[in-house]
Amino acid sequence: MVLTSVGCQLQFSSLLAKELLYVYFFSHKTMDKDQGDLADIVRSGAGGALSTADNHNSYWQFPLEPEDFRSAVISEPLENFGDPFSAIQNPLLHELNLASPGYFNSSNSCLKTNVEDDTSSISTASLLSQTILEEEMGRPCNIFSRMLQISPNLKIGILPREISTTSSSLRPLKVTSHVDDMINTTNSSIDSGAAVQISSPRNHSIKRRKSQAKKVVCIPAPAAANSRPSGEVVPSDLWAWRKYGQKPIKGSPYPRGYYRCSSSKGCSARKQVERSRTDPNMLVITYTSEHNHPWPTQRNALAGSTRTQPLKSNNNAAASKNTSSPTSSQTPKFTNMKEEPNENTTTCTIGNNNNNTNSNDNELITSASVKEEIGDITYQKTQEIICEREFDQNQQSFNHQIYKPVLAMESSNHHHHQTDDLMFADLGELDPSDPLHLLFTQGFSGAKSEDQRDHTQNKGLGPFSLFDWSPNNPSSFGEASGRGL
DNA sequence: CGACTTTGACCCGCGC
DNA sequence: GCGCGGGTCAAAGTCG
Ligand SMILES: [Zn+2]
Repeated sequence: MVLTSVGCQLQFSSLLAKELLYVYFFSHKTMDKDQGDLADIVRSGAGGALSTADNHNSYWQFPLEPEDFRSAVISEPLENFGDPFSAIQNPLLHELNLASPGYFNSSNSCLKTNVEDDTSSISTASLLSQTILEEEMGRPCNIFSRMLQISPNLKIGILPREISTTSSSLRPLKVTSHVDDMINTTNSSIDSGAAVQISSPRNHSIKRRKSQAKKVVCIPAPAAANSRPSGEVVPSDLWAWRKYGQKPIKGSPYPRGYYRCSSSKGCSARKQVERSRTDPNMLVITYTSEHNHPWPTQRNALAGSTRTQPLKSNNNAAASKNTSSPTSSQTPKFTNMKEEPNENTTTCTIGNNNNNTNSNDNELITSASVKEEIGDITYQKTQEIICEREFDQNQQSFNHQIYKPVLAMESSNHHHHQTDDLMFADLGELDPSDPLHLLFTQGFSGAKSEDQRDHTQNKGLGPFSLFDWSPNNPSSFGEASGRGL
């Protein structure tokens, strides 16, 4: 286990960024049958700036905090881990500066640490641990894990087998099925017994809708600054997403966009993007199901993203979200993750105080909060990280990790009311431009993500670079227009 | 032509 | 059983 993780880390290490955050994410499934909990880990790298790998220190890890998480995690049925779904875990990667490939490098320390600590407890939230776990489990489940394993350079080299396995095996619809009902849902009609039902077009497994395990990631809406003129914000992850619906949601002024993985038809991965009611600045991305396939090829990824907005001529019209273009443009400021209340959920929020820090490099402050709600329990962790390029060093704020009962969101919120609000006000848009910051983890299952990211600049980046927010991607999302139904 | 977005309708789960 | 709200489908339109 450890070894693997370590290996990965090492690889990443080169990339690394000071500010990597690992957030654990727990997703929980309330499925009837399967209760799955997922531990997700999110990484946010804040300072990508550090191009050098030197700084691994910057990152902090939640896992460090052992008890709470563990308890929480553990408290839940470990069973879940086994779930394929768990595989979904995705780390959020934040990259402050994509330019520098160093997201991961910090990982060495972190990961190891985590690993070690966690080792004892599976639940630990560290990615590694998960990864490891998964591996142990023998399941190809997590894409993410794969990712980890895959190093930019070594990707394949390291765990060729997993990758191959995964990819091949996953693709088949059936595979998905094992993932969970969730997945089946989507595909179900096709594969599973559902076939019969197929007759009805929409039978899908909607039933489970609610039950489905979901991962919620809150991302600070990108700073307006970064955002495009149109104000769109689109967090892009490596995956290619196709928007298949948008609806207004009652509680919030902002509409929710529904996206489906366009990379593979069989892929049941879906995501919902909406602005947080609480903070318009925050985007809440909910991932459902996991990808069955490896990362989309550039083409695929580009496919969606490439498009410029529909233009309807109006910029406003849409907010677009993109999905897949990996651009590493800037630095992600923060990331928040949340999970839905219904179920046990875990929320991780990472925020950075600076709106625009863009780049910055000089100081990046990132605060991350993780909120875990499990059953009754809710934990939040807030961490602040300050990265200074110059410094970077070890000191990094990791040490500062703090758990707070406070809502993560709040903390993150501070930052930008200003512009962002405005933007969102319109309808929330996801900023495409900002992409920088956002990221989350969805399951990046595809082990092969190499190319995609390429687009970004960093070819060197490992799979982690998954998240790219490229400003380029336009997708519209956000309109609150009420049309929904 | 292919891929994506938009958008109304349909379906489902849930609460009353 | 009904209505509400949410999630998905699929046709139409757009864009590269
Ligand atoms: Zn997919």
